[in-house]
Amino acid sequence: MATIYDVAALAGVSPATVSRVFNGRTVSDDRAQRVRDAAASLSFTPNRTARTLRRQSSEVIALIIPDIQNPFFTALARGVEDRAQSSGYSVVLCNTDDDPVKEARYLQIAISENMAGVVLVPASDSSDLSIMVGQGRPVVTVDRTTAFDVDHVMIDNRPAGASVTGSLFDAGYTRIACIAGPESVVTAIERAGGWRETVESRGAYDADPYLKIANHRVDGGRAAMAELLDLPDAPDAVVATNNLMGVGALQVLNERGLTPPAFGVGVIGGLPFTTLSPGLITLVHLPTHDLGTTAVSMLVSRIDGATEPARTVVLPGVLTAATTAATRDAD
Amino acid sequence: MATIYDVAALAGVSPATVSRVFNGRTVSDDRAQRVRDAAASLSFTPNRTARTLRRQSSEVIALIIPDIQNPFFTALARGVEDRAQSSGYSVVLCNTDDDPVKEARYLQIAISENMAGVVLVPASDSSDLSIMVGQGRPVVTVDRTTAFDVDHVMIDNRPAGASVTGSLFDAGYTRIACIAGPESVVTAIERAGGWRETVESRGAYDADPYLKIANHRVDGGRAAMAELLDLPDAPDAVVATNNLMGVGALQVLNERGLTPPAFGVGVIGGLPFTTLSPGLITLVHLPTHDLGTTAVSMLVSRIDGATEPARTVVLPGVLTAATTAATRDAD
DNA sequence: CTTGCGCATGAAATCGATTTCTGAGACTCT
DNA sequence: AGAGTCTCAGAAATCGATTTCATGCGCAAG
Repeated sequence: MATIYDVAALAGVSPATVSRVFNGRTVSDDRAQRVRDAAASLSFTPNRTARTLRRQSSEVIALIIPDIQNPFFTALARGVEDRAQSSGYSVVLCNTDDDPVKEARYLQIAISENMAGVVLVPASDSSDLSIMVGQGRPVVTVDRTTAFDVDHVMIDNRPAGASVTGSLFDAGYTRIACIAGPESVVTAIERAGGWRETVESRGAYDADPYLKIANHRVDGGRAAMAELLDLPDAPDAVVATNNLMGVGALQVLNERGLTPPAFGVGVIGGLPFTTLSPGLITLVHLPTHDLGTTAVSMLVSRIDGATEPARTVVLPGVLTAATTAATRDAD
Repeated sequence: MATIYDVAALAGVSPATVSRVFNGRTVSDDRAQRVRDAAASLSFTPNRTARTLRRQSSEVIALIIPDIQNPFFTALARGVEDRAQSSGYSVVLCNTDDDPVKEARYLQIAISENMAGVVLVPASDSSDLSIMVGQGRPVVTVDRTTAFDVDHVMIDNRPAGASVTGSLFDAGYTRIACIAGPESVVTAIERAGGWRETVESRGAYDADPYLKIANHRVDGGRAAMAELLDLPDAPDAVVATNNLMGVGALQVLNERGLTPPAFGVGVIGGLPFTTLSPGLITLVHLPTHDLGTTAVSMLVSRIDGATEPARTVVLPGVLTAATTAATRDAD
């Protein structure tokens, strides 16, 4: 691989001049041209490792997410990548499996690789960002909060839970259950809170028995749905607080012959790769791509030196009511 | 951030000794202990950028894939990550959107970041690996081949296409179509080849009109399925050569009231997050995770200096015939 | 005509680790 | 006892870029 010294020798200038040509400093036209020609003929590209060592900051940002197989996070990753790309950054994707130990390790690596910054979906509300904050490395958290005072981008969770529940009541369902994520994840608590307040104001039943806590994956949704259907007073509709649990719930309902609209289903998040007819499910579409682009925009402004106090940006979900649910009234 | 010099000063030794302690060279017990204590009290972690610059190789491998939102590739990524992790490597995930320009850029970055190696799912059969090969940087291609003589891990594609087609014939379908990926992707050609040879040996019709070429995404599957259903002699079954096109085909079938087993569906690849009853679809499960772990194993052995000629590892898919298809005979 | 400023440029320091080189001391073997 | 061999540890070179410092030149102002 050609180095800056090779280019300098071929162009008959000093390495400093070569560096200046590529970093927009003042160099006379003829020399600049000689350098560019030499660089081209050697197909020179600067060694990023050396640059990073000297500059103390690379052009890489880390995106740390809990589950690379969850389409919500891959869509987020797309947003992050698109925006990062356009600002000249590469993205390193790290998967924590919701494990705080793995998360801590990746944060450590981000530091020791001199990465420019981190976009983090925290594994839990007790994630430790002190390493980053102590180093003054920019961090933006996404979707879930931590105890640290850093920039944050989130969904308007409580209204999302409330609106999907309200929509199911509107469609005529009377006993609406909820499958929520683990209590260590704020997002899940808030969405379930939206469900609860709607049930308490519009439902004629006690909400408590109809709230099931599950992990955020398909199997969690399956288990919770099965439990709900086995209740003495089984619900006639369910709200899942994330996409994969929604899939799990639908699988169990399908196995028991209870497909929508016979049984109402609301999901917060998109249903990835569904083969169901559109309009059977009430959905709150989440602005995953925007979540990613917004996070990177905030991160880049910090990298560029912004010093204002930590900001929180809240993005709304968009409700799509099931169109076929109304036919239920005809039953 | 504490450096090796800080640790050396605190422990009263030279930086070289500190380095030796962390790299398993011979250091006397008392000094080693002093260094370890000093490192712990300063919470020292070696700067990976400096290490990479000196060693000319980082502990990072790049995984370059065409579509981060396709579950096939995220499952592959899991395999890659798991195996890399256990060998002490981090994984950088790069998304090409099947764009050779983006791919070339990422390969360039891999070089200039001194990455240890690359696991690549080529965007097309004309991907240019000369930069990597010229530098002597290890590359393993996965799933799709290139013109370069490098290690390769692939699926046994032709038998996959043949077995799923055969299974649909066995179930009683008589006119089986195929939705295949673009011709620039060898995988798609081979799988479609398996379908064709089976049709030619067992079917009583001309295969040509029943082969549709689509992109590898859901919308491609939808368009192709719609075209197939509009044929004068419409098929009664279809084989999709990848997962997402299978989803698209199922969506269209569902919209037209043609759900399996009324219409036979075979898919090469898993159906991610499906809410369909299991056993309705004939599937060839692909060993995605193994694909990833195998690729990294091969890559790591190259990084460690293996010099034997390029190897190709072929992993088989596993057929799961639709269990309910047989009931069709009773119609 | 001289002082001074600015600009282009090269020499050299720097980032933080690893690794080679070198020397000091301990030990073995004859 | 002297030569040869090992082991351990520090000094210094090294990786390849960026950036500070120093210098020489040209041009303008006094």
